[in-house]
Amino acid sequence: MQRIYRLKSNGAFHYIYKKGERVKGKNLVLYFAKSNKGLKAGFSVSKHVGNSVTRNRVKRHLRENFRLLLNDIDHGYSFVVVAGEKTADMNHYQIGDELKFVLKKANLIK
RNA sequence: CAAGUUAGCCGAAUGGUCGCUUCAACUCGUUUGAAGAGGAAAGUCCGAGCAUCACAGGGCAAAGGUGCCGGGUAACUCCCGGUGAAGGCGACUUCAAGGAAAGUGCAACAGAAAAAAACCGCCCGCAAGGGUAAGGGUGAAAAGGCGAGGUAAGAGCUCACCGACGACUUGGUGACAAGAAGUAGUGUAAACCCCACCUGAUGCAAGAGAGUUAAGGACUAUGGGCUGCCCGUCCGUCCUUACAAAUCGCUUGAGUAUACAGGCAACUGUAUAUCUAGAUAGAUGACCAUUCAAGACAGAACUCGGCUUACAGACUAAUCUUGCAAU
RNA sequence: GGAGGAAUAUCGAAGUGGUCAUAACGAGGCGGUCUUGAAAACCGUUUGCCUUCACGGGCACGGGGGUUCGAAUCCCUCUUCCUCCG
Repeated sequence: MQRIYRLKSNGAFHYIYKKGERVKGKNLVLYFAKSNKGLKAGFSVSKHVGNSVTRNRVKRHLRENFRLLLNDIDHGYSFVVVAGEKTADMNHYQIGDELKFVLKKANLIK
């Protein structure tokens, strides 16, 4: 996933948490809000998920899955994906299915 | 062969497709090529570099740290080699290991008594009183131990043997060891302390950019500094916000590898070769195939040297140790 | 990434080398007085884990070592939690 698609500042995260809408999945929570700068996405994995190795692995799975879906997603929005504790034990495909489910529920995917 | 001891080393491998970060190249394309986490990257427990703080400059103090000896190192509370003590049959391991005769404090309960001790006992004496640490329960600890002499009763009071300290002599750079005149009121300094040595503060969220900037607020010369006082020196000072989440600091360094030389070793010197992550919501992933012993602990964030803690397993070395068997 | 602090009954907290921590004190639980009933007030009692029929005994101050005759307290180390620095 290239750099232009990344959500960067702490302020942007807080804006989406406060103003955006929320969709819950089993282990993921998706926040999204309308964006005028094109598609941006951020991933949040808290300390409760595990140590730094586990957290990095979960983030990589999320980024890779998001990249594969990039062409099907509505580019008018910013996203924040928050991982739940059980994502530590999930493999690549399980996380991918979960991400698709959440995006469909939000009606932002073709 | 079994059980150990010490030291070192590695910590999945190979290929394919898609993708990420940095750098280089040109035909500038969303091409091609190269490189891309650790032994602990961790804890942040020490020591430095580097940066800023008014030239962070001198003296005295306070506070903190270290504590057998010699060496190594940029430096260290680290490392190496010794000494002593404790543990182990042994190879070997562990140790904040100076001073209690500079002074002060503490030693609960029990006990006559917890430091220069007479309650009971023993002895002298009519008694008053005196002598006495052999015996007595307690306690973590009771005034060196045991035997003989000696005595009114006793006692290192004397003697032999053993233990502690030890002027001096010898050996050693030294800690110390061996011998030894002689000495005799316990423990505690990770209690205060004494002695010797060391330490300015803050940390890359430092700081540069960055200024005689702009705006707002507070305190004022009887003022103000990143411990206190004195001296010296300097200045109005402090806080918040904006330019300003850009860019730099940011990786060539006490660097890495090999060889030779010196040294018991830690380590040092010389020569040659080599460049090996630099991100900034934070780069190593996903899928497929093959192999084996079926993959532990775990993710760089300014950089080094240590310490400590976590760790599946694999391998190597030793004229190493113990036991058994054989020769 | 860096700097600092805390951990003691169910909860909040005192204790900073010594008579079992009387785990003080407060809140809570249980029982009683009062009331038609309750609240409040007052009085008493209980307070972790293991073992025992019981009496009683042992272990416990976040975990593990060390110093000391003796540690919640002093020293080292690990764990968890909290705060601050843009």
